[in-house]
Amino acid sequence: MSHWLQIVVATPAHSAIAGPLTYRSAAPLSAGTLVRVPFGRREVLGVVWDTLADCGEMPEENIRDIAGALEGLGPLSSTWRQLVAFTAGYYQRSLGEVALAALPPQLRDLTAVQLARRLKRPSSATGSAPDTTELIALSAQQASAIAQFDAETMEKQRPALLFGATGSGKTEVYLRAAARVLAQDPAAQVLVMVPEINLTPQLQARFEARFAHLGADRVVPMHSGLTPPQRLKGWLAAHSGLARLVLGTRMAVFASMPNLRLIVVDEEHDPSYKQQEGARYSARDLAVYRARLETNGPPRLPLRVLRCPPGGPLRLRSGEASPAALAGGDGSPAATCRVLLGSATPSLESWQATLTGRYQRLDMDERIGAGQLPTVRRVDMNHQPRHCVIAPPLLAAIAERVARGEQSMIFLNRRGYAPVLACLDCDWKSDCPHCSAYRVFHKIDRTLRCHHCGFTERVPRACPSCGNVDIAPIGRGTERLEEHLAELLAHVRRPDGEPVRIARIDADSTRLKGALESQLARVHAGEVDVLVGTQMIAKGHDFRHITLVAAVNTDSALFSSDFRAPERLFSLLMQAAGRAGRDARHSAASEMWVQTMHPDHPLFEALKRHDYPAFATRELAERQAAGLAPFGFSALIRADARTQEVAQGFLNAAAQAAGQQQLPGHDHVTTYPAVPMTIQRVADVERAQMLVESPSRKALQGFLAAWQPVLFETRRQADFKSLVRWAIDVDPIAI
DNA sequence: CCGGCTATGGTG
DNA sequence: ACCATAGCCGGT
Repeated sequence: MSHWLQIVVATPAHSAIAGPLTYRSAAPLSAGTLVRVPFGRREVLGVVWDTLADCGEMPEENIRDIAGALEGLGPLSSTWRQLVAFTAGYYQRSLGEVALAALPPQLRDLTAVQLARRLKRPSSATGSAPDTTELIALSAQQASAIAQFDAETMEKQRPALLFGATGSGKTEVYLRAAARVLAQDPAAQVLVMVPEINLTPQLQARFEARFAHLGADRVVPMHSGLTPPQRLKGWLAAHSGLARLVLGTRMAVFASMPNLRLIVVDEEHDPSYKQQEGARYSARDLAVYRARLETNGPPRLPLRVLRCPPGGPLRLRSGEASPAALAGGDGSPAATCRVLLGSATPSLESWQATLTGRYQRLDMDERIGAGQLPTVRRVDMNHQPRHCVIAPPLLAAIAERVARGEQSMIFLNRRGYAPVLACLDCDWKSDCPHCSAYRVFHKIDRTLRCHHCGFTERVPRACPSCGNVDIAPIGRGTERLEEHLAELLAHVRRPDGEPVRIARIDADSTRLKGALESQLARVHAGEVDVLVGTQMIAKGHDFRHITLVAAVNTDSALFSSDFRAPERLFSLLMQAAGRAGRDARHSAASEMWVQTMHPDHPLFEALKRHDYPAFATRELAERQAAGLAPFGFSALIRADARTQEVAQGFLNAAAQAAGQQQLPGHDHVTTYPAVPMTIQRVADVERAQMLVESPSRKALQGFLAAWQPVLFETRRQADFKSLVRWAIDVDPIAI
């Protein structure tokens, strides 16, 4: 007796195989089973996507037998498969690529024996929930947020947005929400996502301490920083149901969790949730979509993959809906899975959803423990000495803090010593020979380093162009700021009479394993008076003794061509401000300083009042008038080639073909001419992009799906043979 | 005349 | 993606 199976394997996005392949099995296997199948001359991992009644039009002799199923592993759930299928369709990638990328890589090359050994379960210890001495008393706002969240769980199950100021205690709300879910059902599982790997250890420690009574290994991390065996172990624990909590970065949204009942997305506005290669998914949007799937099972429209012609697009029957737009309950399901997004500066997409009532909003505008948000001071750099880096009043304020034994944090989003090195005689600048960018001067090892392609050289003794020995750094990065501050504060003494201690935290100073941890520990232990750093220091860290935060150069983001730049700047400055005054004893006197040539800019007015809603109202009005997200929808098609001409020519030819063929949705979609990317050339590859816009998500989705095979065919034309690659970015976060 | 490189095609 | 095969250069 033969059983016909549709199986997905890891095929790339733009290959001839976009959907599942048909195989035969002697034994019946259910959908979701992990199998090994012969594929060409290789044997690869696959996932049974569907079972078939017959082998269809395909001649039976062309169908091969599966090599075997992975014994002891339960099948991947229907919601997992629906999530993967949705992701592949929405982000215009192949099903196999998304499905296999969502599994731990080690699963691909594990023998049956190795797998069996891994599946031996450790005995599970269970204890009682922690006493209520142990738990800190909730603030009134925390209690209210939890009560509102719980009340909605009984009925509508909309996604919730926890709008909580920095220091308002959002993490405690996540912990309580998770505790509630885990206590109600002994099998329930919770997924918690954070934007960066850096933030996982401290959060993991907190969750492990709170849920220690569940037994060992019930909280598992999931992110790309783990070794392959660690990743496999965590994945298996989540898949088997043994792990009750999965804590991870964006990739964790695909964790196999058979009893998922709550998804928390911390700092939901963070751009790190958008994957920037392969399938360019938004983990936040998929979290919202997944929660809905887990609650209601299949959405209103079934998400089944249609058979498609070779090279054809992967089409979903409900491909018109967005991940987040499909949220919203419509029944009284047996099991619910809520999603809880949290941020002090929500994405405008999520904020808009609370305004229309699609999301539930939970407000916490007060800091816990009577802490106050810092006073914001704008320094008008038009009225400061020319070329000064730190304005005299700011320097005086920092010196004052040092003398009082308090900490200051100076934020500059540019690493290295100086962004460019220039000849004082001729017009030589430290251009990268492989990129359209300057190489950054790193004084620490006397190198010029390209931050785009990595090309590194020793700093030349003299100008390579004219031989002049006077070459000088222009502008400043964190290295130079650190050096500069050391000079400016050389005369300042700490309360113990010792000189000031300055530290720098950025990607360069934390490259070595454990370096970030040890440097953060020094700050926490009070061994640092002034901390200089990039945005790495603005996020998440609970520094207790910082009373002054300063952003020294932020103006470039005010006038960026990227319409999301103000949103990112506002959120970064609010987060940075949130590092100050976290200890209530000092918070009344804590300050956030911003140096700017545009002190009256509305962004800074809103920042001064810590008024995100005012900022959002203004931004949303502008976006609506311009038809931008969240009111309009867009995608970018990127092309890389040896020449701009080929890259742009490919995009324009594909757009022209789309117009001639009257693709579905075309009348409601605007394609703009191809343009070079902001950084036009990286590692000797020329990069171009084309913006595609539509007021209708449905029209855009339909158009992109139909356009895929056209792009595929265009690439095969003789003119575009030298094209390196192309890719579609749906809902891009930077334009 | 073999080896190594790149381009092209197929995988059920 | 991976693998295989075919087609073009260089040492010999």
